[in-house]
Amino acid sequence: MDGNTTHGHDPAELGELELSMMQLIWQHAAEEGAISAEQVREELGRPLKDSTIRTVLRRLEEKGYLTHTVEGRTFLYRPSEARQKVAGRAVKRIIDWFCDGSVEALLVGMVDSEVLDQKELQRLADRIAAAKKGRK
Amino acid sequence: MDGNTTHGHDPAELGELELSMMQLIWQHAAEEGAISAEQVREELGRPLKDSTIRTVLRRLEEKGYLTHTVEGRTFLYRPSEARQKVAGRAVKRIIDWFCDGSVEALLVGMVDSEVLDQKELQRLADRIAAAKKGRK
DNA sequence: AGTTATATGTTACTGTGAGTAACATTATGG
DNA sequence: CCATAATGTTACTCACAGTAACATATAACT
Repeated sequence: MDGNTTHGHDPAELGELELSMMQLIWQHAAEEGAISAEQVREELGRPLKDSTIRTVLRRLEEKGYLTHTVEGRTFLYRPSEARQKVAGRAVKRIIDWFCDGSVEALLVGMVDSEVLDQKELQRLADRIAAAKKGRK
Repeated sequence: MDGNTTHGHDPAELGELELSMMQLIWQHAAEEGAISAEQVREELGRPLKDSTIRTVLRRLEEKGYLTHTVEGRTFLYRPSEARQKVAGRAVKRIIDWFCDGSVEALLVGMVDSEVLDQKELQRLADRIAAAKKGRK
């Protein structure tokens, strides 16, 4: 093997709670910006101690998913990257591992596994073209 | 949207070794069909004991990734599902987690994270359309 | 100034899963 | 009936995510 215990960061490396928190933070970032540990705890809607929340936040920061700034005494967290960007890399990994690097093969697989149906795929193709024009 | 925790197995649940073995088995399946534990060990090219290989194979079968048949005294393993199919589900999960269920958002993210560039995306759109016709 | 409320800092226990493998058992071919 | 080649059983270890207690610092209130 390689002696590489410290990967860069990869979405698959997130546990359930970490993921929930990231989703919350991404959402919050889109609407109101940075978020404090207390806010995370409240919005999470799970009976967790604040030390738990803060531990997870710290770990997420160590993993590179979050950054924080200090406001008064309070840490305000925000995502390091847009979630779609993270998603993109995650999917790339999957494509490399399961589809020999072919995006096309992936889409075929998505149809096969009924993640995507033919009609949707068709519409998607159109919208991709449209989006491409729009973002050009 | 999806409702509940339908099933037990998810690609993210695979470790490094498990993944390597699955890749090998998928490849082998495409070329020559089922594979024995010994063959896996040889082809893996890693200094692992056969008991290790067999333990992992068993676990992969428990997780639903493999099935085996018996040939004489020998277990012959083969994938339960095509790898693209597994990949499709894996990607669905990512889309749900990171992109609010939107495949389109995912593709945008892939462009943002430079997994896919605009030109490739364009060609992809065309090929999807073509593939769709072909598979209809 | 002293106390309180509110932050963060530090440390750690626990369970699970993956990697790894030794040792036991069974059946087969000579 | 023995050696060989399979599988079956069991288990140790490590890393990591979930969880949290306890310690410390500091702004704020009286």
